[in-house]
Amino acid sequence: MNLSKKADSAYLALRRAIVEHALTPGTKLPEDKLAEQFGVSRTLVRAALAQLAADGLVEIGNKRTATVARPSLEEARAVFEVRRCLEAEVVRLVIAKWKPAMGAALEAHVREERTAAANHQPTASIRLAGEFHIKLAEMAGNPILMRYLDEVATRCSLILAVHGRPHSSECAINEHRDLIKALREGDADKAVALMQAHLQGIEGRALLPVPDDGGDQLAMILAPYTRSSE
Amino acid sequence: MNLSKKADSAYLALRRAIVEHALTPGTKLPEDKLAEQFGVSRTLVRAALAQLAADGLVEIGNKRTATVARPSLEEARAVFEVRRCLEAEVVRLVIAKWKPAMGAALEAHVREERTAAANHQPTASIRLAGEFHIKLAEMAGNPILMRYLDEVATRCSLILAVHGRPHSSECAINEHRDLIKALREGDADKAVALMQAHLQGIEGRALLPVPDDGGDQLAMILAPYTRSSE
DNA sequence: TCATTAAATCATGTATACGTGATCTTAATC
DNA sequence: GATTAAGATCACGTATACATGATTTAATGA
Repeated sequence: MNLSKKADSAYLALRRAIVEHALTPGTKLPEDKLAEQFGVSRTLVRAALAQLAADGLVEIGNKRTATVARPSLEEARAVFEVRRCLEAEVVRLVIAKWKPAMGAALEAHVREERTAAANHQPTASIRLAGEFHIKLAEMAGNPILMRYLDEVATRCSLILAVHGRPHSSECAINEHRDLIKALREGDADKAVALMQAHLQGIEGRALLPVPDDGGDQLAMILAPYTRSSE
Repeated sequence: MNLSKKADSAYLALRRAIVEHALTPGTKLPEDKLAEQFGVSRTLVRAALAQLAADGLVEIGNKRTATVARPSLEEARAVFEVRRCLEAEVVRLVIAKWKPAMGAALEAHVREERTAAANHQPTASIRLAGEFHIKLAEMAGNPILMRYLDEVATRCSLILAVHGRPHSSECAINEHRDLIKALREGDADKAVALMQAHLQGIEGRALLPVPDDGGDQLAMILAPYTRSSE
């Protein structure tokens, strides 16, 4: 990484806090306070915040104060669009260089997901669901693709924190299973289609046809509850 | 952007110098010298270098000294792979929201390319060829896609500096023309195929390993870039 | 002459200092 | 009591200081 050890640890801590929704979007992140909190100087906090801003996880507000990013619906749509494109490429590449060990590793991961779901650990479930895609991306063997996918996946989890409603992770796990089967069969078209459908499902659950945020916060808050089925 | 005005101008200057091959890959970029050159403090130079590192244009060497990145062939292959994927998506999106004004703008740009080529201005030709793809990406209307494409396109021009051989820009211009035609016709498959072939051609030209020179007159090279815009 | 070591220089990591807007408090005036 | 003016405080942009590790230069001894 670009950052020094101490700056990187601050970066990682903030990153985790954001993706796990411990820091809610919009939260102000004053350099002084963070510096005191992490026991480093503002210099290093600045570096960490700059990195987070590059990742799209924090925004530099009107008057330069960093805040946890609050992705708009437009942004969310754009992120998902790019993610679909990248994940499709990942699927194609993984199939092109498929090895049986990959199937085993992915199956093992899905088993982890299943036990987490069975034990009703929502944060672990969400984390594992994301890591499935990261693992897949690693197998594509392209570091740049990997980096971009990691970035959009991370942003997706922030997006779910803002716009998402609680979702049953059960179906996602089954979708992962089905995808693995298609990968094993080497059926690229089917695997890509499954991945697209999987992501479309995630996006559909997250992004309801709410108009732009504006001042109508009530509509935004109530939106997840306006549909009967989940 | 994330950076302050002064840091950003240093960033842009360095970026241009790298993209236009004025700073050859491997050139050391000591913070002190750059600070003096740009008339700012090391603090801001550091911020600019961090941004460039995030863009993949500079590497932080073994012992933390920043150098102009020297992409390996593996890296180059990975960048082109991602670029093909992203550009294909751009083409699809642009066709999906095609407006005649887009064709006019692109045609105008290609005319610029042609006059630059006719006047034998190689650096302008290279820059304009890259900007064609950036303009196209803007039209896709997805800022994240735009950012990623900008990044890989920029890295591509650095890659050409390392591994490329002098190329006749003539054919690239014709390929741009053909692509515009396909976009006008709304033939997505054909347009994607043309784009893939175009990029495949560029990548194919990047096969020869080229030695680099160690000598560097950093200040002299940077002098023309110290003033903001041309 | 060559190797080895000491010193000087260089380059970076990190903290801190200082100035400047912006925001909040407070107090005085009407 | 309300409004505004002055000051205090916050937070950031930027420069600079100082320490540390690396690299080069110098000097010394064989």
